[in-house]
Amino acid sequence: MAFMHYTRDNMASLLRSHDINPTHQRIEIAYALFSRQEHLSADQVMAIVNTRHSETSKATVYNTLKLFLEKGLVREVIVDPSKVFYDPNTRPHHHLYEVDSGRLSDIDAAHVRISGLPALPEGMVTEGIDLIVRVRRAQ
Amino acid sequence: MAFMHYTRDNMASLLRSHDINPTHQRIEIAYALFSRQEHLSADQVMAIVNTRHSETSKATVYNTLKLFLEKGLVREVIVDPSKVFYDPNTRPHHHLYEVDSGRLSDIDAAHVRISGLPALPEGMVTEGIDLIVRVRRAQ
DNA sequence: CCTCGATCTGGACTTTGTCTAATTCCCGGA
DNA sequence: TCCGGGAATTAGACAAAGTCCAGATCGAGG
Ligand SMILES: [Mn+2]
Ligand SMILES: [Mn+2]
Ligand SMILES: [Zn+2]
Ligand SMILES: [Zn+2]
Repeated sequence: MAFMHYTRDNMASLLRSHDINPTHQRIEIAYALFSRQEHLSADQVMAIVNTRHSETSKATVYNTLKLFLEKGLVREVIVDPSKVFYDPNTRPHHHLYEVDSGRLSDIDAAHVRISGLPALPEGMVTEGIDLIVRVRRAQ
Repeated sequence: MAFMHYTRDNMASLLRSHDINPTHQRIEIAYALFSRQEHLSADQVMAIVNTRHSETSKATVYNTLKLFLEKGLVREVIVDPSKVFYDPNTRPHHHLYEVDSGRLSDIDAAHVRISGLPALPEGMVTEGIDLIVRVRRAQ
């Protein structure tokens, strides 16, 4: 389910389509992520959602992001040792990480080919392959 | 500089060869990492170094690991959102991460080929490419 | 043995994330 | 419209990883 425009109304549909009961807080959090299409930390989500006046507690932000993750609505990006980023883009893709600024951007997986990986240990199954290109300003 | 056997004596040489003044604490921390050839968190390093009797403070463990990192003696592996792992293997390699157990093992980069990555943004230079294969027990 | 810069240390502090018990919300039925 | 009750939210205490600092200690070289 992808939208031209992200509205709070179609956030409700999006949540329902992922088997998530749409509440005010969940709609606001989903809207923060999907309308921006950016990688956001829990803190950033909380700041965005509570700009006008405080509406959503820290516990709810964390609980909701975890729920979204379990339901496959967002994915986690682990690239900064101090915080997790949440990613509204769940299509197969990789990441470019600018170490100095902390900026994180997507690399479409369509053209990237990874070959020569060894066979997995017996009884193990791949959950995902994360490729992170760490870059910094030259010199 | 690679050794057949890891002794505290050749840890001192190793440190000097990386422009690090070898002290008791630094030798113990290097020995913990290199004699095991495992990926260890700061907590694990501290526990190993302080088994017999408390010898090294938390501040020194963190400072020393950061120093080793800056001097290129070890590398960081960011794979678990709650802690950083330090890796005595600085040759090009990737990682296999067992999500359930937290076990982390090396994948030699020699046979792995990654192609089709887009050009870097202007004025940026690659610091490294991290490839993490996340696996879990089937079913 | 001294000296003195380098190193180490305890402990306070910060940040990220978790947990819990109490409250609030809200949907469906009467 | 009015409940009842399960689902969701909340404040705030708590935990764990990591940082920081001022004072104590170390040890190489003279
Ligand atoms: Mn966060
Ligand atoms: Mn650690
Ligand atoms: Zn992404
Ligand atoms: Zn490794």
